[in-house]
Amino acid sequence: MNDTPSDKPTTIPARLRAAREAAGLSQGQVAKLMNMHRPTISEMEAGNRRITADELAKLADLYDTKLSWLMGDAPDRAATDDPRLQLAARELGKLKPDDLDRLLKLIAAMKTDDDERGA
Amino acid sequence: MNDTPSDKPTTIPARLRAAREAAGLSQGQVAKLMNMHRPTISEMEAGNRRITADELAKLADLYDTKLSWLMGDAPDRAATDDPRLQLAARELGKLKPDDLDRLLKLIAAMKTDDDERGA
DNA sequence: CGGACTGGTAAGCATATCTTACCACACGTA
DNA sequence: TACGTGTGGTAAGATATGCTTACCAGTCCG
Repeated sequence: MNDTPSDKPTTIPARLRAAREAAGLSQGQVAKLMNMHRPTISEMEAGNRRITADELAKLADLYDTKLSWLMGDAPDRAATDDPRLQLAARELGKLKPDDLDRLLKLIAAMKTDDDERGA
Repeated sequence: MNDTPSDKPTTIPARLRAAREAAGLSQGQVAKLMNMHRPTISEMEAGNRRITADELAKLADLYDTKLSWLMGDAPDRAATDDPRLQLAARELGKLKPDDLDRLLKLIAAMKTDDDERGA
């Protein structure tokens, strides 16, 4: 789909644009879904317009993106550096509790294995 | 329908107030820390003023609260709520790339299994 | 070429926000 | 009691912001 490794937006507007494009939506589409006008979306992504909390919540839901990622900080909860980790964290939430438990044990086993080899 | 101490506030303004009080801060204190005026804080909590994304991020940091909670979290994709998921995400970052890839496939397999059984 | 899509931007108007000020209430103390 | 201090709520004018409409340029495809 989209493997452009060099890009990593830091500001909220930049992330909004990245998330929208990742969702495969045009500004016009988003505008209709949000009951807004196209220029509004454009200026939001250009950083010329403030984004309210409600708007960001809607957009995050629309783009299927985590709020904390759009806001730019969640450094203590999860390692968001690796896109695969983001995916993994999201997928983990959809698993059944039993599966999650099994997975956690598996992870622990893998880590032990790594340590024994000397990391 | 007032907010009794045991009830959780539902709207963003109500959560802002709850978070502020939980942090033991007065509106005046917050205003100074945010470089704003007291009435501004008051109207934010009263719901008479919109809260921008940046403001909410600052407030969340100030109140030591999760952004997702302030915004009325979406449990579907807010994987950060479950402590086990936080742990998992953190542990995932310590794995070797190969192990991570294998794990992702495993997760996908588990998800498929769940879907087949009917969610 | 003509048409439909994409996104960016300007101008004027409507609205929201800022700023200052004053208000009432509660608490602790001389 | 009366006072001072802290809390938070609210009003009014000035200002800043966002909204709405419109037009612009570039791209892609029939």
